[in-house]
Amino acid sequence: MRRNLTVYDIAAEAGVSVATVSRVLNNNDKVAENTRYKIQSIIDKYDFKPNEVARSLFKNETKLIGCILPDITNPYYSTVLLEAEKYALMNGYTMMICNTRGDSDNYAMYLQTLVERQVTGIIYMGGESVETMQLHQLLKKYEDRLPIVMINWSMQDINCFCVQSDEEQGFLMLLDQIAKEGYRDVALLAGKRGVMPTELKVSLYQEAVRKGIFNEREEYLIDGEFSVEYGMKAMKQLLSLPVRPEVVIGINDIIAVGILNACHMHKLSVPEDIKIVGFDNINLSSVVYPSITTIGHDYENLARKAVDLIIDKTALVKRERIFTFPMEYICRESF
Amino acid sequence: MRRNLTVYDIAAEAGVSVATVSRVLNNNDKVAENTRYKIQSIIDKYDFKPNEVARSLFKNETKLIGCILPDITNPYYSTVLLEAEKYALMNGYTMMICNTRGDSDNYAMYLQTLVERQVTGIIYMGGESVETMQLHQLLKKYEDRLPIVMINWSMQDINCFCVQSDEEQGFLMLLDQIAKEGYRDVALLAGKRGVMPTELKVSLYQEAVRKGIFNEREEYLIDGEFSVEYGMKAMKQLLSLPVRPEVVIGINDIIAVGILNACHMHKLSVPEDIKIVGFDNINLSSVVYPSITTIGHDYENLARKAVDLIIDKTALVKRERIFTFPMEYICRESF
DNA sequence: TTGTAAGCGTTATCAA
DNA sequence: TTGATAACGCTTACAA
Repeated sequence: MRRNLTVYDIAAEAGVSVATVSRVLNNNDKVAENTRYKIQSIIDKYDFKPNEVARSLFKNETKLIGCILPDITNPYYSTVLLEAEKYALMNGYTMMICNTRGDSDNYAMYLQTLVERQVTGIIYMGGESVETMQLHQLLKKYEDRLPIVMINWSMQDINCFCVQSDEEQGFLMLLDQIAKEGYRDVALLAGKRGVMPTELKVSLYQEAVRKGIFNEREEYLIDGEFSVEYGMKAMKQLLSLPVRPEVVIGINDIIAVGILNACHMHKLSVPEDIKIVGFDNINLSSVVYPSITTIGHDYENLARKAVDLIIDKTALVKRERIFTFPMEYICRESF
Repeated sequence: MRRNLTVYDIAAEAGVSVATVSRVLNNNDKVAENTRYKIQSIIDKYDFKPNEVARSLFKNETKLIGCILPDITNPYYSTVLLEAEKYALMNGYTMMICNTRGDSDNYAMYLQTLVERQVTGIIYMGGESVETMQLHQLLKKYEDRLPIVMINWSMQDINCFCVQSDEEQGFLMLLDQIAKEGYRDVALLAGKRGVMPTELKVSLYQEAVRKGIFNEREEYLIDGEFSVEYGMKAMKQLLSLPVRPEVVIGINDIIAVGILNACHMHKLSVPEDIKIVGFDNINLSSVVYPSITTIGHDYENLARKAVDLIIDKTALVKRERIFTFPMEYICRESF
């Protein structure tokens, strides 16, 4: 429980000044070879490591990245975080994590905390649609002060960085694959309405119906929330219809798993009796049987870009704010 | 992009000294009501927040908790982390996360980094059996200097805190439930041998066989690794046996999902044709169909205890090092 | 090549 | 009740 060593202790034992110790520590400045050797061996002897907090204070740079997200338990977020952390590590940065857990007050509170802790930048992943006034004000206040990167999220009127998947391209690719195989009775379980990603996909689906690519059946579009339970329930509803769909799209993989569960329950074989596709390519979709065909984010590049924007000190003064990455069709067993 | 405000700026504008500003900030010391008001209104005006790094340096206390774990994408770890973070937040602590991603060198490196960053304490969750010499040395070096809490993990010869589930009680409870229902042909897919949790469960299973509670069939104990793929493969092997087991135990839920997949593939109904149980109660086990009966950790209390040990400055000088929490039988559809 | 000293932004001690 | 000042542990001008 003894006090930590400091550069003063090392300097004293080596009979030099702290400045010289610091020079050895950062081996940038010129130090005589034998002085360096003497100091280095004392450093090694005690395995001395400089206090990063003091360093951060002096340099006004913590090499800390804060990450605000709804729930790390959700594989979509944990995959992004894993990739971000991997890349941050390579660059000497450490990640701090903040789970808002669906409480919209937490967003503002965490944002505040991270700024007070002088993080270099913040990765922000929204999930709920609720935006408090306070959050909005804080983002406005900080948007020019430190890099805030929203991944697959954006907010009206806020000029933060935005790193996103091209969900339009991704979803169109999915509809295309379905159309290409000649299916016309296609249902969409849309989850929670009113948030941007849902509305985008719903309108693309409706456009396909309007264009006559899919048959028009109002009962084939069901909304609710983003959960396995909802997927099961809505799927049961579809299965009780006089004309069953040939393909059911879960607007995300979580819902697709619910759809799959309902099929198992009704002893339907997938993909023989009915086909299922999802969206997001969370690891869950590859783990169930049959594995789910889906559209995948480029998790690695999304995360790397976000970290890059935080690390690169010149990013804030550049004009570019939005970075879009293509999505990928991942063919598995369910379609 | 302008410089952050400091207590000096506030003091200057209020015409007082920084000491008084600091007193208002921490409202402990006595400050005249009208001085306080004047200062507070300037603080409010700029929404001034003190620099936490400077605070940490002075107080020699960062209120940071580091968490080292194999892979946040694994729901077991993310659930613990979620609970820990929730409780840390309530106490003004922030979590840092370090994914070792199966690279045993990373454990030592992250441990080092966290200590340099002066975290208040470290939560450590191992996963691989590989322990480097270096890691062992570092743990020995730091075990008395700051609280290091291992959750469901321990290391020979290391005197860190150990917060654990009573896996013996949990697994016995599982075997009991199976025996109580009168099943005697019970298989165990054991995953990776050689690590403590596996060996414990295998020996409890073997003891049940020796006692004649379960029938002795060597082919019913298969080892491999902790993955869905292994679970499927091993289950297929079981299904090709002349006498199929009535119940198959996955040593964890991941493997149990693989077992379930193999059943779906073979068009077997669960639990009608064959029963499945898992272990850990990760969220995955409740999401598949049929949902998997399992033994659950007390995630909340494990995490809270770990955080408590870090927060409580007196814990290190106390003698108690091991804290055990009972596990829970969670009855679902697969058994 | 090395040392002295100032400064990073706080808080706490001591004196006024 | 308030202010001056040292201290936390480091780095970097600047001087020697």
